[in-house]
Amino acid sequence: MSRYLRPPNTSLFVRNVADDTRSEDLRREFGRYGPIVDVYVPLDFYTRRPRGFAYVQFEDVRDAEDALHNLDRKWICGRQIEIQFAQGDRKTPNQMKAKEGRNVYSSSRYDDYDRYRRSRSRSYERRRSRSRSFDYNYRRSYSPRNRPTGRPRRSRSHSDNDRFKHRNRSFSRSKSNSRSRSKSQPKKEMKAKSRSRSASHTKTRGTSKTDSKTHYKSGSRYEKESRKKEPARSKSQSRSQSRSRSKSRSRSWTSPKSSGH
DNA sequence: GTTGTTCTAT
Repeated sequence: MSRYLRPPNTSLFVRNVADDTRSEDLRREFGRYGPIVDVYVPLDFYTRRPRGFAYVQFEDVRDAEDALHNLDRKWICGRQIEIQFAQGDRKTPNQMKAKEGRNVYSSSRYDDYDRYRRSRSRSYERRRSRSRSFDYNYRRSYSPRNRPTGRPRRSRSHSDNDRFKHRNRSFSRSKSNSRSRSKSQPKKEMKAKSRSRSASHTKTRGTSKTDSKTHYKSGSRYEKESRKKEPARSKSQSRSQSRSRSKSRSRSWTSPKSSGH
């Protein structure tokens, strides 16, 4: 029920967009009528070329209206754009798949597309400031077909030097690790401490943060209670404790010397 | 841990 309550449609569907119209152009043009949340120019999934339309999402529906009335049938980049309110939500890949039919995906060279997509899905975000406007210029010339299967280009002259460095580092780390492990064994003490702390730690779960941001996909999928508790913390705590311990100990080592003098 | 194939036109 409440799921079908949609936020007012602040997205404009812009048709007949020239191929060389970029999202910045649209943003500039539409931004004159109000703050823009997002500009998205769907590309052909395989050729990565513009498909001839775009979406501009405003913060305020009135701005969207304004822009629609003012920019409709305007000429941008040599073409007369046509604007209307966006009708539906964006389709998920699955929806597109169902719509297009599977034959596209089983087509010869797109065979490993699925693998590529899966491996890709992590590298999108991590924009420094993803405040409002996503800027997906992240890959200027991006062509999924040219990508080697599976592995992205990380084969940057795997010289022996590199390998040696890596090996060396790993070695040194393992060394230090073994050393630190042989010394720190504060098990009982730590455990008791952590437990007492966890007891005092009230669970902040009922914080219903009602942001003005439209969350129209309720996170029922992510309702899984992540039961993170002692292990992670105890680990980190143990590490920090061990470090501080070693420090204090080292001080206590040097202490008699300096004090005695 | 919050999407980047949205409704086109050849």
